[in-house]
Amino acid sequence: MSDGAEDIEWRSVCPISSALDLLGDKWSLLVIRDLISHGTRTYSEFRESPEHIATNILASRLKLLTSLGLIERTNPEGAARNNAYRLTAKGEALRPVLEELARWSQAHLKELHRGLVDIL
Amino acid sequence: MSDGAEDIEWRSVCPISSALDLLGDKWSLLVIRDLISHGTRTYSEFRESPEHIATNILASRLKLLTSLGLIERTNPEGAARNNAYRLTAKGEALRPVLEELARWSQAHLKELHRGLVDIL
DNA sequence: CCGGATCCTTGTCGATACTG
DNA sequence: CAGTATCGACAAGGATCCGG
Repeated sequence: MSDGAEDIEWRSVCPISSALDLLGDKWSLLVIRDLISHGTRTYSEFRESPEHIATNILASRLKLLTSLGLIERTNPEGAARNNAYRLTAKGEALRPVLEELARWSQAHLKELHRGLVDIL
Repeated sequence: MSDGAEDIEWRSVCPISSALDLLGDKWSLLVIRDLISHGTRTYSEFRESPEHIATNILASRLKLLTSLGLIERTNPEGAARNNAYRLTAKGEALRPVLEELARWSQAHLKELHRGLVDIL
């Protein structure tokens, strides 16, 4: 229960720590990534991503990211069925973070993880 | 047991997902942050950071980051007492990621988290 | 004292089954 | 197809203990 933005507990006033209070888990940024590379994405399209997120986690993250104002539904008034999500400006602004993260992986993770692929 | 780099499970070949497989938690990047802003840091100095990491989590992260080659002890052969940690080149390379993350927080998190402070 | 290790409780993750 | 409900496994967090 409670996947809203209201009851976030900030560990400190540090911007990095605060960003991690919101996005410091293994899934939130992958949802953002999918929206950056595809523009929009429906519930089942998220599930088809190669990391195979569990349905409860996906629902929980979509709810949280929506309440944070990072993503929104393309048709807010419409039915749930086939209703896609997309990034808001605030969510889109995370693009440089993901780009730097991908750049770092490609520069320093190849030896640890053979098969790592090039993107962006 | 097992805070080593050997048994990491990669969810996919995506660089972003792979980076999050290593660093996608609430604490690892804060350890990196402390080393970026202070150069070196001892065990108890890490504990004095405002987020107050628990000792078992700190020890576990230091072990993992060391085995990943992101950090190292300043005096590898010396005693544990007052032996500090510092970043390797691979860890230092994460600086742009943290900078972008801080930039994003300062641009988009002020309304959610009053008291957020400016750094970097 | 300092750098951890251990114990124990609580919370979150994640797989799967299920519902509107 | 878009989510919820349930339950077991595991990680986080706090307290305390131990070795040098």
